[in-house]
Amino acid sequence: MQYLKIMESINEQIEAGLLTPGSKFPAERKLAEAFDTSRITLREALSLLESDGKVFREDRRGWFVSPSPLSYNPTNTDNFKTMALKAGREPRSELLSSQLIPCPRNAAKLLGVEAFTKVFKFERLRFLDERPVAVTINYVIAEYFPRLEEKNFIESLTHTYKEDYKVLYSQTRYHIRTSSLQGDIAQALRATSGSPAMLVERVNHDQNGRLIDCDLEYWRHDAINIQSVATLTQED
Amino acid sequence: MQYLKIMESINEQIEAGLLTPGSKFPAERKLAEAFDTSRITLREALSLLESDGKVFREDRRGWFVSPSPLSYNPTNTDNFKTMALKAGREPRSELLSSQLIPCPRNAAKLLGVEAFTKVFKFERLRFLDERPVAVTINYVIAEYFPRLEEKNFIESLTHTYKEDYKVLYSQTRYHIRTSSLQGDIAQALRATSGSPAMLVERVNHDQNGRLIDCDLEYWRHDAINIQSVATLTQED
DNA sequence: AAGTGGTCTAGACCACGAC
DNA sequence: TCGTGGTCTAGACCACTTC
Repeated sequence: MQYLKIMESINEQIEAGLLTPGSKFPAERKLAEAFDTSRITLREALSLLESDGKVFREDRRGWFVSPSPLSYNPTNTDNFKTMALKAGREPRSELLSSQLIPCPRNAAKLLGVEAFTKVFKFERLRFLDERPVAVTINYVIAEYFPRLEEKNFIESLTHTYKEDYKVLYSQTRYHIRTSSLQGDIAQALRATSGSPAMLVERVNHDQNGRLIDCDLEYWRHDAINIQSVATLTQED
Repeated sequence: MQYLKIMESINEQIEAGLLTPGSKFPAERKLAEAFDTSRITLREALSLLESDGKVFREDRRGWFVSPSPLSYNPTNTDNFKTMALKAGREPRSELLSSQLIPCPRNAAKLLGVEAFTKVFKFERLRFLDERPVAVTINYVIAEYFPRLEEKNFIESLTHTYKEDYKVLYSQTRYHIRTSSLQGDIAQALRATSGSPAMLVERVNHDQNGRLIDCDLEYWRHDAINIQSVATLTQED
């Protein structure tokens, strides 16, 4: 169980502040030598620290110290930018794709619509302090938002809803589970295929109770933590 | 990238229902031979399926197909037993430890009390269909619940609160993040040290707004998914 | 007692990122 | 182009589970 000692040793250095968040580790071969072990054992140690959210990897780029996670409150309408700014982080978003398409099966299931319904699908890549942390995919029921494709919603969809359509989110059904990053999503996040992820699915209703959109958010699992306050319902 | 093909192949078999939830895989050496690969590569494939929550491991016992996760709603007061029964699962709980102690630092921080305050700490192991899925650690402010140690709260603390003390949960502050299993907790869950986990922290208030307890729940990450509905607060 | 998973070694080649 | 991480091989020993 060398790898446990290596883990602890690296962990101590992180917690002592010797390794700053976001900084890169030395090459695997050098670290392995420093700990007098094989590369495989070293990678085992780093992988466990990755599971724990203490370090992360960028595909073929190396290992880095994880910055502190962003607190995410699924029960408020703060958009990504607002959330990040409140936490003193630097947000940025990129539009990856945007199309008007017949609703794919998985989204149709969430939206409770038939498979032919037209939806806007758009994917955005979210950065925190220039680190890519999430890919968000939105499906918006097209008939409720004419000409949505002409708007500038890259930063905030909620803002466009409110200003241009007088629509406010009022209720959301959310669903959070662990998952893993694959294919294009992994690539966009500069992650290795199979990296652990947090998947947040939301289905949103407007102020009239109408179901208007849903979104799938794939987060690097160390970049987010869910935090909220709930008033409890007593059931008997 | 053999391991991707192996992953897909195993995945297909799971989704086709050829491998039933909870069933054990053949020995690693046999699987490796079947896929004409080395044990290390096979383990790589299984580890990624583990990250994704499709399979799980019991320490030195082998690999198993993950049963479907339990939906966990942090905004209702359903206890573990009720939650499980509603989902058609078979719950069981074991008391691991129970003591009256001065509040340890981490709990004191959550409870907002001084370090000397007396608390009941108790740890329970939760099973679903005889699979150990979570270790829950509760810290209860002792002065509010005299003789709590004499009660039978193994199944449900909420029930004891209500029946014996006329106390109801009314508000909870929750915090969910990925983590990893270590030491005793890993052992209790029959998991390897470093296995991925979901950590749910809750701080609970009673009907008078009084902070009464907190709990830390370490879940095998494939055994749980968070699901809830929220009425949104508009902030401007 | 046999078989299994956990851990580890000492290499290797390739494709990609960084320069 | 050079070094790096991603991937893979072909073993080995031990402690533990299972029979």
